[in-house]
Amino acid sequence: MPSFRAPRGTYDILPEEQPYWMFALKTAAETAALFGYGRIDTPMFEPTDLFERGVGDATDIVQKEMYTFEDHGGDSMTLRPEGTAGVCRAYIEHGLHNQPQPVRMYYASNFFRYERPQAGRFRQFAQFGVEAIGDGSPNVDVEVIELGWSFIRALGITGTQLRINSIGDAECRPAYLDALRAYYRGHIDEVCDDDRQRLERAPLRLLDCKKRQCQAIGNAAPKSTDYLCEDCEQHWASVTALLGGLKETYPDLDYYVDHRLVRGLDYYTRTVFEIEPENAAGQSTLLGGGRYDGLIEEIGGQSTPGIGYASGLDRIIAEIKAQETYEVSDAGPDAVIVHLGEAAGLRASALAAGLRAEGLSVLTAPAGRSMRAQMRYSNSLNARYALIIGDREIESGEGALRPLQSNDDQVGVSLSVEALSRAVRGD
RNA sequence: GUGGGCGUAGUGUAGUGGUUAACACGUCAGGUUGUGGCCCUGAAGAUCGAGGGUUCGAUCCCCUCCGCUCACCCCA
Repeated sequence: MPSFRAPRGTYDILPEEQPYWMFALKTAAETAALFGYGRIDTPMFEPTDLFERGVGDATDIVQKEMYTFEDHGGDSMTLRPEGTAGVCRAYIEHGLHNQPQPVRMYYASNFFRYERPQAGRFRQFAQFGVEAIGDGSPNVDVEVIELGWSFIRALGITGTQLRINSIGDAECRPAYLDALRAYYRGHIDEVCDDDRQRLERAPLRLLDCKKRQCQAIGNAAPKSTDYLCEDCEQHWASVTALLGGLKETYPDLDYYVDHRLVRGLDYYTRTVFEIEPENAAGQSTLLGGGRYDGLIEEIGGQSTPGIGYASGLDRIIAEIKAQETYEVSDAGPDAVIVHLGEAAGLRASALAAGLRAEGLSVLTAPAGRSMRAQMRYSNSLNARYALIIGDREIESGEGALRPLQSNDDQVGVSLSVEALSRAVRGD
């Protein structure tokens, strides 16, 4: 066994895997652009307080999952566990409230959480997320959901389901939490130990407990949507109405109101949603998000509404592979130059440089190997042509250009960049 | 943090309480004179995850640790 391995929960993305990532990233950027979202990059680490206040002290993320360290100046820093807090910090710091609202931004990068890895979960993971900050209207909620849905579709992934809920805001949530606690106290003997612990601290969490005995209790629990205040109620009604309008474009967009959908971050208000494969189990959420109207104020800005989502690229790529929505090209270089002897080696190197400068993908076969070995090498790279140069070709000035993808005969081509470029291009 | 499964060449696997641990793919080299794909031959490549124990002797049995993996918690 090698003495060093990638740290637990991390992995290498080897060259052969990269096409999937490039496809996902390209699709993300294109979809974002379609909706007018501009890319933002924020630091990989931020002051620890930003996450403690933004994400919430009581969340699992803050309590046990952060990569926190003290830097040499004695400040506590944390590798970002999610993207929204950093983007909101940037929004405040750069006075983006002076731009036309809402400000639409997206990011695609790595995040870090110290958790036990399992299928679809890593310590370093990648997310493509979007944030629309500065407009509290339900139209933006639906815009963000549509963006998420169309991203998934643009990747070719089908068979997904949108689940959505409203968890109210600072005004109406306290009453709902009271009702929830009261309800669960009445069933305290029927729920699991974990849930008893959570009752006072994080009552919302009880709802999504997956243990069987808790499921039935959760199903009959008070619904947050029954406790919404006037404003939240109106907002929620508009969101569902607007969602219905998306069906013209996406006939399979059947949103499902899940009263037990809550989310693990404290900053969410009103709309929360998730997209996951229909027949999914375990860590399969492809995309999740919601509104966070109190977050900016919480971290020191003016009261500003916002909404966004994050999609897990590691999971999305796994789904792309599972559904085989993307075929990786096996195309090799345009040509490999097979060269025998020192003079030919010099010529090969110079010609390869010239052809690359012309935009052709050309490499030289490993020096010092037999011709047969170099031909095998060219073939194994799936090159279109082998260009053979030995003493005879140096002397005659004509190299042998041999097609490797067909049984056509090789042809003599003058050893000049112009002639070779033309021949390889097929003109 | 808790529980289950698994740890043999780069990868995927086989195997046995006892001399040189096997096969496939991959890599490299050959199959006469400068030409790939198929085929054939050969070579390199594994302290059988680590440490301890049982035994005359362990890769194989036992214990501990480490790692991978799946699940729980939670989330992307």
